[in-house]
Amino acid sequence: MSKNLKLKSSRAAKDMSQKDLADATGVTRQTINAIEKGDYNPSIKLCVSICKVLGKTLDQLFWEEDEDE
Amino acid sequence: MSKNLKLKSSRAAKDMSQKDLADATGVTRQTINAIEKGDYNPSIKLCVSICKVLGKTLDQLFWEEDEDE
DNA sequence: TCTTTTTGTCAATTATATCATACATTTTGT
DNA sequence: ACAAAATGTATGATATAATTGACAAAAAGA
Repeated sequence: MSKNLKLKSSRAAKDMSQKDLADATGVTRQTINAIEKGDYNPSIKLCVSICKVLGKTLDQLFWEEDEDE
Repeated sequence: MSKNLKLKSSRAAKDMSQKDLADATGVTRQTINAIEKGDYNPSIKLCVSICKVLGKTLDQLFWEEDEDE
């Protein structure tokens, strides 16, 4: 998987640390870190939760036009 | 969790069975069934895969305005 | 009506997302 | 320079997504 820079920058735009976002979404800091890094394939529920905290939609943060998988 | 009727109807609109969609996305029929029924909290990767097969976006199929979790 | 397909569901197993704890490095603030 | 915060990683444990196999009921086609 590839890094999620859209997530990283959206979080930065809200001036939130990984821990802030983790607390706001009810997961651990390591989970947010792994998602940004591209190590995890998060659940849709967590993605929606992250989107709502950051004021973005799923398409804005988690849609990748050129995916191979 | 609640049923995903948007997924169910989008699949029907493409005249695909649960098995058809399962084959197209590389998972089993039971997995598609569980997602439509709301038993599973699928991964974002699988959601994207489903969206691409059905010609929809994440927001169209997996965004729920009123979520409690 | 009969046959086939589709759906719903169950149990056991496997794969993996996430947690909890911990530590090193980098960045930020003073 | 120093202290504090933030990030990057690593490990073992746990929860659950997903698999495989199977069977019954419902829907669709002949």
